[in-house]
Amino acid sequence: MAKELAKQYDPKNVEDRTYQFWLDKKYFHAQKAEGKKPYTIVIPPPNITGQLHMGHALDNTLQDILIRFRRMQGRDTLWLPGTDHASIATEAKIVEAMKAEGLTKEMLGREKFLERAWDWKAKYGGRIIEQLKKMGSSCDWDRERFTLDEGCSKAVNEVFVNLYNKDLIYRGERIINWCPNCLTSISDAEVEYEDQAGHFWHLRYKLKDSDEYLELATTRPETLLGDTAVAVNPNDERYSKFVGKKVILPIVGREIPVVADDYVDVEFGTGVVKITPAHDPNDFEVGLRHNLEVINVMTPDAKITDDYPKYAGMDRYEARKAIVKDLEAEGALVRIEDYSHNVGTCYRCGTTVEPRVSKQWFVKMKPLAIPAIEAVEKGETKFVPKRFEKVYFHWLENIRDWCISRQLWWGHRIPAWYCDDCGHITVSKESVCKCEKCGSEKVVQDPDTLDTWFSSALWPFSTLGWPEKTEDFENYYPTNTLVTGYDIIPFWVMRMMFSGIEHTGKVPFDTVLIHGLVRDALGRKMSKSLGNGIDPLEIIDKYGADALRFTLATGNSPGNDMRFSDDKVEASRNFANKIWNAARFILMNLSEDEPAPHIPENLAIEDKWILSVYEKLVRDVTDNLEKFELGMAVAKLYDFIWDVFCDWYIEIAKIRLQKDDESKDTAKAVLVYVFSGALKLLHPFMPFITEEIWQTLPHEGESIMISEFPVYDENLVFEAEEKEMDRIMTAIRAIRNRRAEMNVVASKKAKIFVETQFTETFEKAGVFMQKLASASEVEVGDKFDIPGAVSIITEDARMYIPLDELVDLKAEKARLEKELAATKKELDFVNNKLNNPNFVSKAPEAVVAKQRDAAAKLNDKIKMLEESIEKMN
RNA sequence: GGACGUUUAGCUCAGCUGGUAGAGCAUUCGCUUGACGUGCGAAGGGUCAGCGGUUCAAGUCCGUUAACGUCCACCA
Repeated sequence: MAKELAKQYDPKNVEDRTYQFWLDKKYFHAQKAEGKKPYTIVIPPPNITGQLHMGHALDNTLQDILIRFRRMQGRDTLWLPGTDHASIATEAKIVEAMKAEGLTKEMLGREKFLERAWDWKAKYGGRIIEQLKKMGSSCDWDRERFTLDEGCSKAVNEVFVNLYNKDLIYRGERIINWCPNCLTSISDAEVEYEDQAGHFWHLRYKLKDSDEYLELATTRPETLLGDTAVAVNPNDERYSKFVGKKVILPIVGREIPVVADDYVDVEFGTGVVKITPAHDPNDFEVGLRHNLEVINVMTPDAKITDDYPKYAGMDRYEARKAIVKDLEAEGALVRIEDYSHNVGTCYRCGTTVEPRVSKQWFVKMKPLAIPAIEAVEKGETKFVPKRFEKVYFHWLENIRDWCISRQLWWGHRIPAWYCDDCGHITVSKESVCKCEKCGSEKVVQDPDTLDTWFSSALWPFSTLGWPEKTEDFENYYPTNTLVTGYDIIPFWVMRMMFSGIEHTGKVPFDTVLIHGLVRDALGRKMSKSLGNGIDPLEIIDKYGADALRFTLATGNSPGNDMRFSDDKVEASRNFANKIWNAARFILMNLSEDEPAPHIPENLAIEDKWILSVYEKLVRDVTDNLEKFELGMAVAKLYDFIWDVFCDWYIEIAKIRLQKDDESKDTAKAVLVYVFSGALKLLHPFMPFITEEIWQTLPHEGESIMISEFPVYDENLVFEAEEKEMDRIMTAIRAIRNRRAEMNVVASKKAKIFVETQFTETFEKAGVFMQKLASASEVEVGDKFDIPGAVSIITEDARMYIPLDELVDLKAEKARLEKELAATKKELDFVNNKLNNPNFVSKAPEAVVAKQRDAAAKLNDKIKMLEESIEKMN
């Protein structure tokens, strides 16, 4: 015996040690080499705020599978890792932590605050990285990046200035989404809409110099303070006479015009709309068209401004109550109706967003969106599955300018300086101390920072050294595959696409592999508030990283959500254990000086069979991986290793392993060859256990992870032997089935007589039947007459087992008759097809031939069954 | 209001380019078979959501309906 393994696989003994071994050997490090085609993935950088959740675990498992596969195929493989500074999320966390100390941002000041932020990054950014390592991720840690590091910041400035010079970035006063809690603007994509129960307040505004009123409804009466018009549809005859007149704004008493605008829907409500340009995006548009005044009535934290002393300082909901009360007192409130409407909330903190007019920086999107759409239309970048291209197109086709400035401190500061003297804006990559226009030194940098996604958008090239023409950039850009969840297409994928095209002239990746969400066992989204999140590290601790990876890679198709449950991981853990024990068995039979994996001479039928099935597995798994069908690949590996290799080949191999002749060496060699090949195929999915076992088995090279991925070889396919083994296995299954039905224990051996036209095959099968079908001995012949025996009939053979004392002849006959009827029915079905002239003439020849073959076999079986029944009479 | 997804065995899900349905778990029966009881052998269980169409042939393609889910959308 060469080496001995423990009875059960213990991941804890293996994982950390193996990972350290890989690190020490620098296998993860990408290195340009002659003749090696690069394969690159940049990691979706996790936020430094949180810790690894199941979504990350899935995302990174998929990436590691692809990376390890390509690395074994001999590609120069780069998986570039890193983290994201996550400006708004991180800043919120830090502010929250400061609150406990009684501190605010302002008390601390910008510089001190940023020191804290960097401390945070050092602490939590590192934690994420450690978690990725626990998963077995083979990232090139020497190239680890951070969105706020020097290189990425340089790229950000470069891009900002370029876009500004091309007029694709501008500063303007627009209505934007404002989060009154985070105290910053957010982009359209960062607003989440949800249905909320609310009310419709029907109000009436009195016409000036008249007794008439215009009735209208609003969901937000407090915004009335900022009303600067009332609008009706120009084609609405009911109101045409009022257009151009004035109404008196209740409470406030301001005179505001009645304007005509297409925006108003005649059918909806009364057909009259109050216009508050400062607090509603549509109203803002209407205001622009009619030159209306924009009156901001709220402070940044959504309280009424001092301009309205009666309500000043009240938050928007308090003010709403007070104003409704006053409206009622004034007789302006007609009625209140229940109403459910869509409310925008901040995707970070959930606070209701307040549309607000404010001066912000924007990226002009239309010119950038067009080439990004075209690139996908032309197939330069493909989505897997393809249906997500629709989501992508839909976003880009309806895109509005991107608000990129944030009133935050943690992030890339906007590289724009304002001149106190002439008001000119100097935009520059370098720090500015003089106005480029008037030369004044009284310049102040914009205090705001950029949207986190602005730097993420550059991630595929900023991390490779762009804008410098570095070797890495030349070598690894464009990258190959981007792996991410569908929820992040509008935030990230889309923005990387147009950024890559605009700044590098190339799409950033050729394939976007989209996966779904990991849900809990009940199908609910895992969330902090529900407390149903499952920590990947706990799962790894309990079942091992390989089991977790296997679970995440299996049993779901790309783009669909999956449910996660311990049951599934347990099944995966069992699979790992199965592999472990197969290895244990093989090792038991090996001697100290076993040769490296090779295909021996003098192959037996079972050797050719397993080699052939294995070879097809190589072909299929490779094909599946190339096509990103990871779930299918892993399912095939599972079936092969468990059901084919372990349950059949190993069992059959035992026959020769117990002998002491050269056939034993053949069996050992084939076991080692096929098993280590299967381990290689499985390695991308279960890296730890495959490495551990591979190291123990005879092998060449120093690690499975840099060994060559098996390549399909047609010469190792043995169709004839596969067919023979099929006949044998079918016969064995039929015998086992029959014995089980009769409750004959396996330990009770009995002779088997086989009548068959495949004499040679079944003569070879004798030893297999002894091992696997409880045969004491097997006799193959033309004709047997064994009275009182059980007969078992397959398409290829009739077998008799003399189990006299156990056989109930009457029942036996009934059983055979039942089987005959079933077989006849099957034959009818096939014959129906064959008798259909349309089928014979129109179906492909191969399909017809298959049916003819089936019919012939069924006829053989029927004949045998009938004979057997006849004999019993 | 649009768009997309899901609907297959008791449960969770596979099923690529159309050729009488598969896995894991669960259930039932049997097993100290010298790798593994985290195991071995065997069994039961499905009109592939409904309807219509294309086709020699449909879980698989087309249309439609329903239920559930997701995303998008300025109806105040």
